Amino acid sequence: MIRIVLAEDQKLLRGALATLLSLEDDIEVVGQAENGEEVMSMIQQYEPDVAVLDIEMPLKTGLDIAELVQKNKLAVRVIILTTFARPGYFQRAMQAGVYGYLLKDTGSEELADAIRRVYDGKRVINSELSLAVWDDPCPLSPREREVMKLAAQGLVLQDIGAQLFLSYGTVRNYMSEAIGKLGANTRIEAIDIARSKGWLD
Amino acid sequence: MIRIVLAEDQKLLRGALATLLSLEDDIEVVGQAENGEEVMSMIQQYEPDVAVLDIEMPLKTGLDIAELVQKNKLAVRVIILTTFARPGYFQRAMQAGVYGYLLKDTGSEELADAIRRVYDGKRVINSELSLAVWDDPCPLSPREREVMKLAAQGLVLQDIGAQLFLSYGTVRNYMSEAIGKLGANTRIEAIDIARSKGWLD
DNA sequence: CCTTTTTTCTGACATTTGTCATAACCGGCT
DNA sequence: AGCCGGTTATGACAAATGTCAGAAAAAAGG
Repeated sequence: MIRIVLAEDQKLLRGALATLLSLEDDIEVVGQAENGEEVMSMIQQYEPDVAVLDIEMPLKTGLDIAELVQKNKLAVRVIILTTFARPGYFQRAMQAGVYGYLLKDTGSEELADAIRRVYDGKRVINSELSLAVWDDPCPLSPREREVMKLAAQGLVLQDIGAQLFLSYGTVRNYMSEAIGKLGANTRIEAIDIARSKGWLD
Repeated sequence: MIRIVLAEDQKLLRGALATLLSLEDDIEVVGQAENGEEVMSMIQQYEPDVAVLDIEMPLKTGLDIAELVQKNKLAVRVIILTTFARPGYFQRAMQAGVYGYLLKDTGSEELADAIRRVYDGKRVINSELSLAVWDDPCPLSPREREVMKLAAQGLVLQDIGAQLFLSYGTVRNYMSEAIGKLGANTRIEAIDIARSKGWLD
């Protein structure tokens, strides 16, 4: 019997998945969580074989959890289940040593299969991602990313500088560089591009 | 037997819902669609009693479908099922005469109940929305909204003017007005606010 | 018919943004 | 030791943005 926990903030999907997976006769859903902290304590308490995690959840994201699991050397194997095929997410997940990365656009039978394969120690990666996405690293330097992140929240250059303890001119340069590197014409376009690639998280 | 069609672009949720709803012995899922156009032709072909529609789908949104159903006086009753509690979405749905508006954060048993109630001619509206949201209309004039929409795509004022056949100065004024009305300090903040309320769709 | 709102526009102004050149400092890599 | 990339910074300049005042025509509502 494969013991799993499920973390997904939308009740409808969470409930539906739990019901469907429970129907598989080699899978047992030992816990369902609606946010990151809840699933973390379930993992510690129940010590499941596999954890299926959504990325975008309150309190802690699925990626945060994957990194915590890695850092604390917990035995559970992580499968990330997300809507978004964002390179940045995918790479962070790989670095956190997850065993599976699936999109919500896969069928539930595939998900059950993936759980079995991961339980057997294999890795299951969405095929489009593993190919297309590897060579699409974020072109921004760490500082440039920080500036973009704050800009994405609507801050003006002055305030960004104040928050990062940088001079106005420096921030202006980073912004300009970032816009150039992303091939955008305006700040807003640059933010859209970076967001869609998952480079602002 | 209540005959329904389901439209939802994420295969996982779509499949899971279809399976769960089929287990109810008074509900029959006669069609599943992954985009707006597909569900439209299913409605015309199968003439189901109820249509459960996601909003954000390719080709046509659930709101587009609801409006088409209303315009063509089709007999099907529409339930909108969405992630987002956005006032703008909700109001558009109400104007299109939908029978149900539910969030994906409800349980599947509630969904099944909602389908039964709607089949009986009752309306089922998410309670938080029906109260809180009524008095939160978009403060922007139609023109201001159009300007914001284009700005949200990263266009500069010049280009926005060119697209809408407005002078540069006029666009600048609309932008300024919009930022003011939304209580923002920058264009980016204004876009964020408007997006989160569903006023840019 | 009168009033109000919306749409449209102009001009003026201060500020912000984006680009570019230039330069110093640091850490790694070869 | 020398080079490269990231970080930090300045100054200068053009362009874009945001604000304000004022004004006229059209549409909507009473």
